[in-house]
Amino acid sequence: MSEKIVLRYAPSPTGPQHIGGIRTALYCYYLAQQKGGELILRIEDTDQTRFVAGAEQFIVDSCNWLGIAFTQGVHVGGPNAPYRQSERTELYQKYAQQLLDQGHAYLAFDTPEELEAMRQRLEEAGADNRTYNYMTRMSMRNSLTLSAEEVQQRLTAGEPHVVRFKVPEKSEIRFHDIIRGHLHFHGSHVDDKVLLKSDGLPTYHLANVVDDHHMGVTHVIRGEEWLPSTPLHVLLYDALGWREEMPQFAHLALLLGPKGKLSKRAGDKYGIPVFPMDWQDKASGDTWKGYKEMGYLPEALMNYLSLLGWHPGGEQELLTREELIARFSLERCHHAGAKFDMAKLNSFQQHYLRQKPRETIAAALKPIVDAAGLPYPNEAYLAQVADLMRERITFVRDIPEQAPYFFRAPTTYNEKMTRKNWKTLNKELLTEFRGRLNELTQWSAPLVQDHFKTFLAEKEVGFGKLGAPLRLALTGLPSGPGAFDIAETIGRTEALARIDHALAELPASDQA
RNA sequence: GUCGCCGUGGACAAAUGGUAAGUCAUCACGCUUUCAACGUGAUUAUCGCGGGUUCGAUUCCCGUCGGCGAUUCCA
Repeated sequence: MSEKIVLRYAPSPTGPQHIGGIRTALYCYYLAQQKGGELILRIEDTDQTRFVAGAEQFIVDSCNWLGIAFTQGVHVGGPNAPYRQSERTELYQKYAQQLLDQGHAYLAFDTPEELEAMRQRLEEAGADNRTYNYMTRMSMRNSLTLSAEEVQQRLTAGEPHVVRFKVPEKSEIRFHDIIRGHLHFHGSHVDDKVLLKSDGLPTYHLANVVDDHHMGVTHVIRGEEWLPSTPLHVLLYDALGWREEMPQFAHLALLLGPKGKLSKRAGDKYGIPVFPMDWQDKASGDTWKGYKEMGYLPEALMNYLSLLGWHPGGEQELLTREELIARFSLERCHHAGAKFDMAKLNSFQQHYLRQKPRETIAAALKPIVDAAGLPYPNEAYLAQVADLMRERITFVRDIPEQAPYFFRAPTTYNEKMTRKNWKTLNKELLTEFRGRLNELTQWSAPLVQDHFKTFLAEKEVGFGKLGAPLRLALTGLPSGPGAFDIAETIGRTEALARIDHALAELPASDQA
């Protein structure tokens, strides 16, 4: 059994891709890469009523952003095309018919109202089991209770009907889950699920099993919400005669928010986006924030997301794509749901942003400052700014926010710093030092610094006496990169102008 | 209601039948002209609760509580 593994990520285009789905896709991707297997992107669009335009593209774009490479799929094609279930309906109908012919399924004509009434009846009777199965199917309107003639009659009359799976009466379903071990369920709790809907399209259960089998899928990695219906799927593999080649299952624990599951609403409330990228709901016009547009680096999200439910084993948590691929294993996946923590994600983001080349940060900075209408001489300037700021920021957009002085002279001065460091003595020192700066024929951080130190030694005063007011004059703010670096970056003319301006306009704090 | 999954410090989590790693967060100190980064250190867990097995259980068993999922002609 050293066959090539085949994995698949099979989302529904019923809305934007949830971050939890992305994590599933990531795990599939790691495994496929690690084992040199196939990774299929299959679109499960069997519910016409919930179809959302643009959702499929969003899924593809999200995966591309994170570098999740598929070997087959809607967007790349492949030997098992088509990869959209809505384009494979004949296949499902064929197997539904086969199940019908072999007595593993039957036709049902019950209306939604009748089904509701049945459930109501059972609930009122206090029945533990409210499923449509061997206990109730004989009291419903289906091809098991109706005569062959009547069934035929209804069919020719075009009466809406579905195909239901006939769950064996007494069955004990056992299967193995790679993450959770051996599991077993009683057949009495498995529904006679609808396999083919009245519109002729299959439900998830049929389509999923048929496609996984046809595409040679060896491992089904999906969310925990599928665990309860896995017994049904096992029964389906049985009935279809595919039990021998049934894929292995691995059910991932769910991703949670601060309170309960990570939903759109919870995400909104706690500031945790649930989508990888921005999404605009065309119907309502609502816009949802995504990680990409918020400025997160794909490697940061990827690294953090991977750790939510899986543990590499050692003490190292910062892992490159290659390391994630090499070390991932389903066996080390956690069973319990994991809460998403923005603070930790941010620490990863900070780490990855810090190691980006200055040019990369500058390239990301350009559109931001352009949009804000902030002036700068050229792109080399942005690179220089990026270099000075990279260790103090989490996002590129923090640069203009934290250090506006690289783009515009300060118009206001930090109050507390002014009070402490802009006294008469400070101003006098700065005034004198300002004069000395004229002596410099060249302008660079080291040159200004040398000059500064010489001056201090001469005056026999501490660094802060002059350093703080210099910073204040240059930036108006109490924190940031070294004042000399800032002076070099903004240039001689600008630096001197700012000092002059502060000296002239900002009164000493110890003067009324 | 029923079925199922899960339950280690604020969050993510490791290991183990012999009383508990690491990461993030928090705090302190160091470094630094400031901030950040970095370094060092510290605080936070009797492993949901109760019982059983055992010389000894977080680790095995049972019960219980709690969270989550499923119970849709949704996926």
